[in-house]
Parts: sequence; structure tokens; C-alpha cells
Amino acid sequence: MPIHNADIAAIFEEIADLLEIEGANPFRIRAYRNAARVVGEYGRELGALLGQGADLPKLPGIGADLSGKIREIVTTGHCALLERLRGEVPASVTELLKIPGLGPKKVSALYHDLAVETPEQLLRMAREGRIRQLHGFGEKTEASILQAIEAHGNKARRYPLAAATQYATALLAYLQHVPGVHQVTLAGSYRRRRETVGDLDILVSAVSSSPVMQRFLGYDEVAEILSGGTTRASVILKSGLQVDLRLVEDVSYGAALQYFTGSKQHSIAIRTLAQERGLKINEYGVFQGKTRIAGETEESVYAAIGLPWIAPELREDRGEIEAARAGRLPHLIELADLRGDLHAHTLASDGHDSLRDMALAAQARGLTYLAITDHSSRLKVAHGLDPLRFRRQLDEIDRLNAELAGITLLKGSEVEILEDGSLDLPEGLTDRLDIVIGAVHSHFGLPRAKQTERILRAMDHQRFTLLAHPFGRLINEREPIEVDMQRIIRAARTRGCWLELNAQPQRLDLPDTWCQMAKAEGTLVAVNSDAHGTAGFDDLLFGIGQARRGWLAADDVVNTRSLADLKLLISATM
DNA sequence: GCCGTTTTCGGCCCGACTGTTTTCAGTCG
Repeated sequence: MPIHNADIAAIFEEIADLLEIEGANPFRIRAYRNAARVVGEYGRELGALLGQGADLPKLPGIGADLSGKIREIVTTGHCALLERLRGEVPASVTELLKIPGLGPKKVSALYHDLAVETPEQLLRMAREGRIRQLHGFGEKTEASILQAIEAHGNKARRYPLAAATQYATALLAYLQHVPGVHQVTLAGSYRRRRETVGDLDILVSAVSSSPVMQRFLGYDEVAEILSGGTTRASVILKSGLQVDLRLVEDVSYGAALQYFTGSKQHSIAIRTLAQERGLKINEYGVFQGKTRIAGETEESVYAAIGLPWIAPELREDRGEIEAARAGRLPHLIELADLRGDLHAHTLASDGHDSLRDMALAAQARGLTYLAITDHSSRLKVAHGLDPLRFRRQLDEIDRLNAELAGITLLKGSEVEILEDGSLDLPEGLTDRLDIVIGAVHSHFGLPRAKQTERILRAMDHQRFTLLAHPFGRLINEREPIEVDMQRIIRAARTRGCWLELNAQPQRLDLPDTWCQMAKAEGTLVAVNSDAHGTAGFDDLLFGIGQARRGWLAADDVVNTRSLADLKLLISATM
């Protein structure tokens, strides 16, 4: 069985967990965690590279030892260090680390003094009142462990960005109206536009007399208060979403925003850079000795260490700091750069609104063209168009285009890619189409090689324009299909077709790191709403967030082109 | 375990809050 990067990352994570429980050197543990992250995010399969006899690329934070372990894992399928550690501490003990409030020291004490190996055993010990007898533990710790394990049933899930947005917007408005509040910003992974958020991080500045902390704790959506100090507080909302609030003075707002936006890895890298310059960065500012030299704005914080401001979406320690140093930060795409949308549905298949309403809604959002791409006939569940209904739709588009000014409808189809890679194109009507979107909606479980060949074959079709939602994943619901995306991205470049970044918040597919690869390979991406109703165009904002996380500039996105340029691009490959 | 335009050894980001203590360790972000 081939070893994927995710497998290597999982092994390094488990090693880090076990080392932590053993009380190993924290920096050694960090090295394993860093390696897990770097390998997990790396765009090319290390196993495949080594299998082809290629050298392991130089990855940041991975030196001789970890390289050797990667080789060992790829060639033998396991790792001697991990086997040894598992012999010393049962692997199930690492599960205990996931319980809030339990870190390596406490887990180690529970294992060594009470022989606790599983959450179930821990629960029993807590109920018997034996936890409180351990040194360093007390009644409150025992009670919070009990509660945490019982709550573990509805386990800490991550919320899709769109869902979190609803809670965030309401809370933001509430806080902005508290007396004495100056600034309120949603920071954290929300500001970085990650596809899911684990919690909301809110930064506030206010006059010292402001009751903002009490008001936050008293917000009527609060179900539970986890902690509440004078400058920091954490609550859980009735929805289950955790919210952390941090209060700072205006003079520190930029430094606090930088710190509270993260990512953690990015912040560590920034602080290390500062250290090399004899500076110290904390959430109150940038300090030279005891003198604050920056911190009111984020720009001032970055400037103090010789960097331009870095967009939040890039702050993942994936090369943005090096790019900033070299003056090579991308000029990231913005919503206003989009001139059209190449994927939308109407009442004719599974949409909710008419052709005319969709056209007007797109126009109202500043778009100048919209491809109507209802489903092809084989997708019965979505009421795919048969040739008769298809012909009627094409005629109606002609009539609307003659009538409407300022928006042009393109004739398209979201065509089923069948199991063998052939396309479910409408008989006798293909020549009337401006655009053909190929999509996988069936046989998600094909083995990697077959799935890849299926898509490559579909893309070989002369009329193929665009691969819809390339991984077919649904966030928190359906895993991505097994496919060699690097090969597909390269084939698309050669073939002159494009990959979609589907903006539906539950899809956001192509994901960020693959957008980065598409850009590197010179393959164009289309940021499409896949709107099934007029409100669906609002999702473009989520797509843009993901595109920015993938380092995409307007030039990397095909639907920032004018309609004339777009048509030239399409005809060049047919 | 990684890393180096002062370094191949000696560093490795920084602070708030809680609970168990009685000055601080552990956890978290």
C-alpha cells in the first residue's frame, strides 16, 4: 500500500504525543509536530518521489534525522521509534491529551500513578473520587475532567466558516454597542478565512471603564463560561461554538491583532525574526528593551521587522515570510476582480430561480457574464436536462441575451463524467454550448489510478472547458475522492482547460494548497458560485477567501477576464 | 530535533488564566 504524506504526518504526530507524555525535550517534540505539519501540507507525495528514486526535497525544519525517518516510513511502512514508544506508553493514552484541561504532565501522572489508559478508565476514576487524591490535582480538576469527558460525546467539531459567520456577525454587532468600546475585530482562523473554524477569536479595544468583559460574559447566547479575567475570557455559546475574547488598549491593537490572528506557526516565525533583530514582540507591541517601538497597527508591527504587511489569508507559515522578505508577496485577488461566474443552476434542473432572475442577480453583484450550467440528463436526482428541455433553455438564453443589457448569459452544461471518463453531453446540441463543465457525481470510491484516468480522459474531450469541484468533498460530510491531483493539474495546463474553485462553503474545492500548486504549474482556476438560487452568488466571497489562501492573484483566475478574452481562451483550446 | 552573514553548541515566542498552592506549575492560545 502506498504511503501518503498524511500517513507520515500521523506517525510524527503520534510520536510527538508520546514524547510529550514521556516528558521529552519540548523542542524535540516541537520538531516532530512541525515536521507533521510540513509533510502534511506538502503538495507532492513524498512516497511517490522516493519511489521514483528522486531525492527528498529540502523541507523547512526537516533535517537529516527526520529525513531518515521519512525514508524509513516510506520503504518499510513503519517507524522503529514509534514502535518503541508504543511499547513504553500505550497508544490509547494519547487520546487523553485531547480532553480539554489535560496536558502531557497531567496525563503522565494519571497513567503512572493510576494506570489510566483510556477515557473510559479516567471517567471511572473520576466518579470514584480518586483523581483528587493525586498530587497536583484537586476537586475542581476532577469535576472538570468529568464534565469534559461527558461532553466529549458531542465532540469538539470545527464549524464551517459560513456557519460560524452567522454567530460571529450577531456577536460582533452586540459588542460594538457596548459603551466605551472602540474597535472590535474577528481574528483567528475566521480572519484567515480557513474553511472551518474551531472557535471565534474576538479582539476588542475599549476605555478602561467599559463594561465590555461583563457584557460579553452576559451575552444571552452564552451557555457556559470557561474563564473570565480582566483582559481575556472564554465562553461556549448555546450552539456549542467557543468564543475567546481579548481586551487590549488602542496603542496595542495592531500587535494584538497580529498575535490573535495567527496562525500560531506564523506568529512564532514572526517573533523569532524579531528576536534576531534584538526586538521582542508580544500582544502589546514591538519592544526594544522596554521601549515600545510599534504596535498600534499591524503594518507597524511588520514594518518593525522589515516586512510589508502580510494578508491574513497567507499567514500559515507556508513561505509567506520568505516571500515578504524578497518582495514577492502576491497581489491577492479580491471579490471585485471577478467579472463573471461560470457555474450556476436554474429551475430547469435543481436550482430555485428562473434564468432571468439569476441573470439579474448576477448583474446586481457587478458581474458582466454568467454561464448557465444546469445538470446533464444522466443526473436524474438533480432533474438533469433532456435534449428537448435543453433546446428550450438555449433558445430562451438567446432571447434574454437580446433583451438584457450589461450582462451576457453563456450557454453551458454541468456534464456528468461517467465511470469510464466519457461525457454525458447533450446529443445534437454540443455545438451550441459556450462552455462545458465536467463533474464527478458518482462512483466516488474508485481506486486512485482509475479515478485519475477517468478524469484525465474526460479532460481530453475537445469541448471540455472546466473541471467542477475537483475533489468532490463535502466539508465534515464527505471525504475527497482518491485522485492524483498533481497529474490532473498538469494535464489541465497542457490541455488548456481549467480547474474550478467551487465557492459553496461546504465545498471550497479546489482547496487552498492545491490552488497554490495550480498557480505554480500555470493552470488557471475559475472561482465559481455554483449558485442554485439568486442568494447563491453571496458564496463567491467564501471562494475568494479560499483563493487568497491559495495565493491566487486576479491573473490566476480565469473569470477575472473580460468576456472577449474569456471567449478567446475557450476557442484557443477547442 | 533543527539551525547558523557574529554560532557546529546552545539556543529554541510569549503571556493570561486556573487550580493548587502559599509562589508556581500546567494548560491554552
